[in-house]
Amino acid sequence: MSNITLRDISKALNISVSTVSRALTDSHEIGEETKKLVLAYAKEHNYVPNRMARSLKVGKTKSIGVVICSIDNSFVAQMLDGIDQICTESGYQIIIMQSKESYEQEKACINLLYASGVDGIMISPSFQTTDFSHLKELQSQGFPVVLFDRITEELNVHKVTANNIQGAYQATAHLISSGYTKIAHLSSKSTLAMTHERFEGYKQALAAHQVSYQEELVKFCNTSDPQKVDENVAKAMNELLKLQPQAIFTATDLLSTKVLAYLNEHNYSIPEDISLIGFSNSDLAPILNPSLSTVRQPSKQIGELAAQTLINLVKGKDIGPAETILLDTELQIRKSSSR
Amino acid sequence: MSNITLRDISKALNISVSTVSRALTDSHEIGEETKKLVLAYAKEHNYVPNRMARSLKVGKTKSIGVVICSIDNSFVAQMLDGIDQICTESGYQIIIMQSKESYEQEKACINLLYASGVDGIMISPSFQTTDFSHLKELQSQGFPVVLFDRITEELNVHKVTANNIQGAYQATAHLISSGYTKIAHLSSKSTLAMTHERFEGYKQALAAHQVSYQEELVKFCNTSDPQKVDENVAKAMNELLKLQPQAIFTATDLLSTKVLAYLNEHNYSIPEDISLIGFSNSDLAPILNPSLSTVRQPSKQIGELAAQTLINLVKGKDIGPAETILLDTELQIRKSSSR
DNA sequence: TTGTATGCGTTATCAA
DNA sequence: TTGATAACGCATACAA
Repeated sequence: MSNITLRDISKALNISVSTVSRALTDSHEIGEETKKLVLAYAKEHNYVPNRMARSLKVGKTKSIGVVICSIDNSFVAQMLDGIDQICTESGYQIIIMQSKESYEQEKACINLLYASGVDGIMISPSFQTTDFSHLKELQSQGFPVVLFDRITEELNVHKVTANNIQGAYQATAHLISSGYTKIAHLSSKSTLAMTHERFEGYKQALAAHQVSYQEELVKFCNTSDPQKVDENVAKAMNELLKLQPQAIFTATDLLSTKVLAYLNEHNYSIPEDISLIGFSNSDLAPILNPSLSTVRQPSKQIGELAAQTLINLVKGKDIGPAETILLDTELQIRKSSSR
Repeated sequence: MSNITLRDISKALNISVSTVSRALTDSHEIGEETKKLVLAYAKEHNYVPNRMARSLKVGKTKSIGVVICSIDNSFVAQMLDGIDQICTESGYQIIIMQSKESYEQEKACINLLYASGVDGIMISPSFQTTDFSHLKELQSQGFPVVLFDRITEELNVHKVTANNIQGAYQATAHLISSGYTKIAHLSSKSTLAMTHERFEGYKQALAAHQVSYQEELVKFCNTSDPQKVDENVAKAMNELLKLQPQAIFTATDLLSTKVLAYLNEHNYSIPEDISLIGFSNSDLAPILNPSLSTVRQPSKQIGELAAQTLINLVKGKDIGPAETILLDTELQIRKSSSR
């Protein structure tokens, strides 16, 4: 409650407030004796600087905003874990806000974060977002912004994400090398680079192995509305299964488990009737039914690097022009894709 | 960046700062005309009040601290989702900090949150925590504190959690009614009420169905250290399996999936060789191998209620003496416990 | 090396 | 109804 202030210390020690302030910030223009005196008193009465006052004065809050689609998503949670670790180490507080895959809500988050004075913002945009002007505006003002996981060409800022083309290529190539040629691709509908790149990786793998690309085996499914996602997945799967693909490559965490559930419900044997591999970072992949072959992203590392980049930016370090950091994905073969 | 301030408005409109302030806070002592004028100008230049300045002045930050073991845990993430929803609606920002099941880190979180001026703290203590003096101190100062999910008798504050006795009873009774009598109980080691209550529910169900309680079928396993948790689970399971129990009731999310993984690895057929039921809130329970019977907690609701309670407390509403809200658990029978 | 004075943006108290 | 002024706690330019 009643925290002790600089004035309290200054009165008790009979020195001026500014001297106390200097002693506490370890200024060079301060006598050794007084410094010790102040430090001792401060520690004894466990003085903690008032964050609000300091922020108001300095114009920095030592806090950064993090916008993600949903906290209730193991992949996101893993990234947040990485972000939190770096920020805690650097003395930055994070304010996490969820867009819930809604463009409107995403804008609201940005506004709220900005208004509350965060020093920078890192964001993984919603699948709904096609217009990035709310972020462009920040960027044009020189406000520190970093994109992570979900990135877009639209913005010229620092970006950290997994190598989606590589991951999709690995998955598709693995299916091909297992003898499948009729491979479906199911992805989340969005204009984000992710969707396009994973599709690209899929196509590149097909081409590289002389497997003909069939447009009808590719579906982009709206996964933004949690109420309708099951319905949408069911619809896409229904259409896809009519074509009797030998294998499916699902391009997002959500789709991978949803599709697995769908196939189980409809009594498909995996991998006998149909093979499955998908992007997923769930720790439960090995104990799914069947154990799920996955493309795993370095989620925690994505969070760490993005956070470090943003903090450097916030601190005004010259880290050069905006660049995109691409991290390697890891293929984990399990039963769902084994012949 | 350069946000517009009250002074900017006052200058532009040639009225005093205090009038502008009053207009914006919709004070009763303000003329309709000027109010409209100010509001219009503020909206046009999208004025946003400086949170720091207001906080400094008012002594409240409109932010609350949330301490949890780890954000990378689906049950926790679901609770956070509920917390976030309520807080967003009420205009409160949350600052999430992770204890990582470490007592020391938990104390550090509390100190940091307190120092950063949060208006209240809600916490789900670590399994390591046995000494609650860091929280008692806050409480004794009249600082708003709410315990959620993991509670303790040691603190006389508002608490929100699931009905653990009920959940454990349901799970155990279900196993008994399926014909099992040799039922093991594996739980996380802690002095928190949760551990004791789930054990209690287990024993009550045994007693109510005239099944004799066997001490050696109960193990409390240290799950605090992520490095050693697999090792500890393996050790406990190894000892337990020697006794050839017919079924296992695991008392935490972590243990439920760890045990499932362990049994799969060691080629036990579930439920043929051994039945399994456990507390878990994973959405993937239905597609685990085999689908996992669970006691599901109303995670989101726990978060919502706890957040609402804390906000009421922070706002100074008289919500009466500290009480404990117990929410019903839900039994979900799946293959892992089916005869 | 230390002290004095000012201001960050807001709200609240007092006068007008 | 409005305006002038002080204060929240801190950091800093300037004076001593």
